[in-house]
Amino acid sequence: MAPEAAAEEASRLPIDSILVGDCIDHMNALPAGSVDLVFADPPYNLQLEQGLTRPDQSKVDAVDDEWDKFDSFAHYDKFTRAWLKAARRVLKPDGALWVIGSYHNIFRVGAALQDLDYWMLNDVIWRKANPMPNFRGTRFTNAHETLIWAAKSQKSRVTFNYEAMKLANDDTQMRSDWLFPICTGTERLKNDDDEKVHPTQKPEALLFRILNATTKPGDVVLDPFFGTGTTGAVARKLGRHFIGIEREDSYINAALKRIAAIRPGVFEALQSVTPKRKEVRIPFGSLIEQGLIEPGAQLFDLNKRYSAMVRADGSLVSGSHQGSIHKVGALVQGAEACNGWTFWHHEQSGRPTPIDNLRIGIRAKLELMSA
Amino acid sequence: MAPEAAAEEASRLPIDSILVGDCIDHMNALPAGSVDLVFADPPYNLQLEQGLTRPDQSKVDAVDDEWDKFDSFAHYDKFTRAWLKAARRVLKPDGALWVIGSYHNIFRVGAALQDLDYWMLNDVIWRKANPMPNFRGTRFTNAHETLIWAAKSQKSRVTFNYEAMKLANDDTQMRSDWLFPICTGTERLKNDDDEKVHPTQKPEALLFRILNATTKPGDVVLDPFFGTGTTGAVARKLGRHFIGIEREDSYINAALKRIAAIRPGVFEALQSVTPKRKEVRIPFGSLIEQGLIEPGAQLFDLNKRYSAMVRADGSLVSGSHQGSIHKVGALVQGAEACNGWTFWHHEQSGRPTPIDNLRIGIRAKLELMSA
DNA sequence: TTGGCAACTGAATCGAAGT
DNA sequence: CACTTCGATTCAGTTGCCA
Repeated sequence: MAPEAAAEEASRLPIDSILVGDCIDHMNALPAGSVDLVFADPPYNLQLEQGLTRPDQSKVDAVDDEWDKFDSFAHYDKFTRAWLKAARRVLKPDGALWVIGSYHNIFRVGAALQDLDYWMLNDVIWRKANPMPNFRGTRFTNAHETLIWAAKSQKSRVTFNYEAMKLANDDTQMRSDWLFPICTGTERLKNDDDEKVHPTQKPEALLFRILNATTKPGDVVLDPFFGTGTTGAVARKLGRHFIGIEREDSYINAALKRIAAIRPGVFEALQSVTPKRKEVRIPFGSLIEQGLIEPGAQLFDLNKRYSAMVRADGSLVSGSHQGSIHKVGALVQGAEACNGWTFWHHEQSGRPTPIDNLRIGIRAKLELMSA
Repeated sequence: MAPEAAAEEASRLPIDSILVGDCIDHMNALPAGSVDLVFADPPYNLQLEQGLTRPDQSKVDAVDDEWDKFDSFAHYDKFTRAWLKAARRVLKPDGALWVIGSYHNIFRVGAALQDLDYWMLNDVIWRKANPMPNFRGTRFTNAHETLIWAAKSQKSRVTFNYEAMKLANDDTQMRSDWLFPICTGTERLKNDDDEKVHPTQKPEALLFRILNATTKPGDVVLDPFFGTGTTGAVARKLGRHFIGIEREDSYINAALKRIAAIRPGVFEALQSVTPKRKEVRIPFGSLIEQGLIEPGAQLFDLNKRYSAMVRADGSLVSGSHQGSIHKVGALVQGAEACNGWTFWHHEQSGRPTPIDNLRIGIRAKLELMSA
């Protein structure tokens, strides 16, 4: 999309604000295909029948809010499918959605997602460093919650900042199980009576990872169950836009105050690690143009089982096979595909060296020149 | 159930054997309410559309067996509900079920469970120490699988060896996230051509924890998707009985060979830590009868905020309150309930000591006498 | 200021047996 | 079935008070 078109579209959206009322109504009033990401923390439908006391006889302050009450699974399913459908309409074609839940509701949400033609990408486990124990000793400590990351459709090419996640995880791929503490301490919003404003406020670290992993700076993130605005707060810190929808005044007031106090992130600090596929494309032919490889040079694989000759136009020849470095690499092996850059080697300082090293050298030079 | 009745019932069951054929048919032929636990590792309905290749172009040996193919979610749901329903009929009233799955199928299985009036107890995450990386770099490494532990009904009083789990976890409650390596090495069954016999063989450690946590020695465990018999192998090691159902001859042959090679566990080694609630009941009055506490003695709480006098009949008096140690403990605190054994203390060697220590001493003596 | 201790808290489908 | 009685059961972390 051209920058002007993007700016115009954003102007039609209630960017960086909270819509007051029912999330389904509000989503249906937004323009279709206008949002990059949805993050949703819907009611979990906990079916708590009696109070719970700790071993010292004190009472557990449970979630007993009206918004978490549903008559039956059928009612909960109906509600779930309605908001998921509305969210899907608002999403851009390459948009994606995150939902969080517990075993009470997440299986129903997941099945509904699939039925509505969302395409599941991962389920992710939030492992709680400090969960509430099981006081009665009757089950395993409920020490995690489940998130689902799903694309709008199977065809969606969603944003995934793979390199940034890998970097954040000590240079190994980010896994599907994440460890975070629950939201406590100064981060937990309290009212004037020192009571928690929201019973289930999520930690910012969780949203931080989600937005860092699956949005770009400037993206629009919609949260239909905004609560006290963790999504909005993190979006602002990370230079993303948010749209919040919330019914309860007490939550909205807390969220507005919270978000207003945040200094938005500095643009330079928000750039992700450059994904490899966004790096400048260096065609094999340019290596010849620049005299790094001479026409007629012999290339071979690491084990010297196969060899090929370089032609002036950047093509390779090996026996009866000819074509690009990738195609000929595949043909000589009888493989379906081949990365010619890492497969083919040339002699350099007496050692077989992948031709990709030449490409890496050119990229480094280009960066120096543009800096 | 009386031992003879249990023995007779077991004789009607195809104990410690593998039934060949469709699991739904076989389950429907078993007597209703006859099985203590079901463990199920159903087809995951993986939606792999094309072969997956590693960066070096080698092919990933993925699950592409016929038994994992379903035309649509509707077909998969129908199949799921059918076997879950059949399993529920076979379960004893206090029986429970475990299912394992991935994000492809577990949400459908979980929703079906709830619709069929199973009662969910925990979802448990198997975190894989060594998962397969995401070769394409397009998602988070899929590093876990999800298990659901559910009772036959909300009323079921299922087996949970809380103390054994706590012991196994360095004396803190076992959490809902479990870390195990995937099944590799000598544990992984290979055929004569050194190919893996089953594409998704589960590690024995996983079943070990499940059976240790939620069955008693002698219990009958049914596995409707027996595969190469991990459930049977572990059941035999732990002195539990198994019933396996499987269609594929190659799996059955491997399972039979595997299980035959196992020496069943020794009975003494299989006993779990004794849960406190199964210990001999010692009434408070017996402490007075045995002269460990004299009538007229003063008891007090740890902080000496409350005190009470012991009467000869085993009742306590504190101001206008009188009754059992539990009742008076609750009344003086204004609490709804109180464990008098740990609340009330007496002076012993100049220190406030809970009266529960006296009970512990009596229990120890009784054990010595009966040994 | 710091250290030690007591008090408090978090999305929880949280008991079993007898009358 | 409802109701009563007996009595079993908590982890990691934060806050606040007091020495």
